[in-house]
Amino acid sequence: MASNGAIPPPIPEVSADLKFDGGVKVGWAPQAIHHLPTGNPSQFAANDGTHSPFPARRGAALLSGGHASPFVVNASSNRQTIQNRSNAQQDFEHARPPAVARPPAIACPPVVAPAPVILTWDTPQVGYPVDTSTLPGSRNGTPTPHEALPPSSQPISQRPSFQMSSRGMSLASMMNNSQAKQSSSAALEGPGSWRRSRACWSTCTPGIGPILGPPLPILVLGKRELVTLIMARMLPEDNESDWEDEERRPQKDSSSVKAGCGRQEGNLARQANALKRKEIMKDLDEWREMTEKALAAIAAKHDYKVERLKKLLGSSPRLRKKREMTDMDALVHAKSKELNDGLPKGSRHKIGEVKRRLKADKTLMACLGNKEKMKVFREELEDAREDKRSVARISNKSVAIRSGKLLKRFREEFHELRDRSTLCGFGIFCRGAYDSSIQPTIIGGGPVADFFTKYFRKSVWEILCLFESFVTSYNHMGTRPLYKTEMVKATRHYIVEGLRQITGKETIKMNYRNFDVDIVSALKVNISGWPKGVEMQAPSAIEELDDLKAVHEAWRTGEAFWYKMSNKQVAAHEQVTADDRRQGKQRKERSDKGGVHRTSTKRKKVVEEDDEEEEEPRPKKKGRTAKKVVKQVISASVGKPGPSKGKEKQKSSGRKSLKKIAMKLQVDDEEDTEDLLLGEGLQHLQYRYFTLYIRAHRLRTMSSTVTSAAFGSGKEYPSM
DNA sequence: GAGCTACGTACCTCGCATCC
DNA sequence: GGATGCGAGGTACGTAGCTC
Repeated sequence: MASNGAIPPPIPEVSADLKFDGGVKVGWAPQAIHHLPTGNPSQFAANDGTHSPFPARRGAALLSGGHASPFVVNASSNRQTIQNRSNAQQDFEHARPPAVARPPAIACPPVVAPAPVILTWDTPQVGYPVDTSTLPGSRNGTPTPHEALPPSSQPISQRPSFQMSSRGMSLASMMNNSQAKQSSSAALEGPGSWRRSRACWSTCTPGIGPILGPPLPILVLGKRELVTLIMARMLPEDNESDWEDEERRPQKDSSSVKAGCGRQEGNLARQANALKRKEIMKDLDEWREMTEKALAAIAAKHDYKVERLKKLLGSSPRLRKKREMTDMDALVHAKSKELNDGLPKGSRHKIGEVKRRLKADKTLMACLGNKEKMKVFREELEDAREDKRSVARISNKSVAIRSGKLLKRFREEFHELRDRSTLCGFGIFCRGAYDSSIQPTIIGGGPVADFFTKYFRKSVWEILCLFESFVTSYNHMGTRPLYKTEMVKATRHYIVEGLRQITGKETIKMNYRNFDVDIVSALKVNISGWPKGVEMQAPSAIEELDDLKAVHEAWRTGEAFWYKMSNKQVAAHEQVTADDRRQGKQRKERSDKGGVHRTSTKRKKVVEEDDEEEEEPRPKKKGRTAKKVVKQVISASVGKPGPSKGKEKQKSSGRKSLKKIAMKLQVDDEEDTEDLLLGEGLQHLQYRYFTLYIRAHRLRTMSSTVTSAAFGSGKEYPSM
């Protein structure tokens, strides 16, 4: 089993009425191996000291031993309960990381019927049908806690070196030795190792496949451990008769031992491997035998043939090719069309009648052998199928249903692939509009949750909710005509962000006035697709609304974009702009030229993007600005600052108001709030859309920060 | 022999147009 | 803006024959 660090599927809840009912023994992964036996590993036995030929019981003994907190789950009942829910609900609930950390310890009463149980979760928590009354070491069905025995005195079947394969229900994976090794390795990590189980997200159907019989316990012994084991078993006794092959006899001379240590180790390793293979094959044979018996029992119970069960077990209808269209299908379709076309519902001929008429229709039946004619009939049926698929689906319901089906199929295909490979990945799907009823869905497998937790500090479901909020609000507001100020800001954002991305300089500023020199020549980047007929200038400087719309649309659609220039292009550009440079562009004369500074104290420098773009000086007297309007709105909504007590108090009150807004909206500071309020013109929007926009803004900020962090800026994403 | 595909009908839900 | 009727599209179920 792959050890991929995935967050496991949630632990199925155990309701009171499900406990101890035809139960399934469940245990937590035991601790790492501490001791190796000095006996023959093939004689690993139950804790009563007798050899047990049934690996399930050995494993079960371990599971029932009370190393951690065993509990019992009626998997079949639980599965039924689960499947009664809607698929989407299952998706949402089952893919959610488990809220309950660990099930409570429950004593194991006797379970009588070890009937095969269809298991639904591929995690080590879910165990296998166990008849505890037959468990070694159990008295009257009550397992004996083997903590009473010191580890060295415990039979190895109860030691942590035995671990049920957490992938036990998959035949293919059971046969896969490497996966079993990984599974066992994961088991060695202790109770937390289940985090590394091969968990899949969005398990709509929480089962991977039925298990027909107890799984094979995997002996967790590494090569080195086996070498140690063999050396411990053989070398001290130095039984001459054990070494039939003289070449393999260990050297007694100490110098020779040192010299031949490598060879000796190699020999021992080969022996260890051979021994291990032998053990594995033996266990596999045992498991196969038990599986055959279990299959026979199920076949008898359900009146199925064993071959049929094997097909069910090993095949996936999802991946099976669809049945090809037959000539008869095409003819039936043609006959039905001929008979029923135009007839109202209720008076159409049923399928039996259609087929009888078809059989009697010698003309149509004569077409069966004619490839050319049948091709026409087949095309007609294919067209009809296509029409059926592509018929206008205008209702939200039909779209939601179709989406659900497609996603379900996608999920099944993904899980099928996931089961058979190490494929990792995820997909997040949600509605794109408020009035849609499409269920949010996450499809994926692998360490997806860990990834989101590490880099976003959010669960996948929180990300999905954020994404849905973002998409719905974005789609809603994106269709709204923008005010000119909004369009200016959006266009400026496109341009500046594009420049920053292509240059990799986060603080670089756009310079329209000296674009050729400061941008093109200096940075070797240029803009392509700027609308013809519109002078390249700052968006805020574009006076004509149509021109501004053209620029905005060009950047929004990607028609306008930044590109890196080749040396050739730079040289050509230099050639063109050389004349301008020689002439020397005159800096625009400042409006305050010749004036006297009012104060010698340095003004607080405020860095704003607009500074670079502004060509005109600020008006001396500020009129009724949007900023003031917004502040008034805030004051009115949050609380009026009260009677005027001087400029400082008003300023302070304004800040407090913004702080309140910031706290309410959970924005980092009031500056952000102010910027958001001002820049986006959101004072005109409903509060609902405003909050959604805030969320979207935070998501954008977070994702861009994380992206830059991932690409080496070393910036930490903000905690949200 | 199970499952797929073809067809049908009955019933339900939803969207849209119309009316008040 | 709410109530109502109609049509479209969907599911569920049934029958029959063919495929794998």
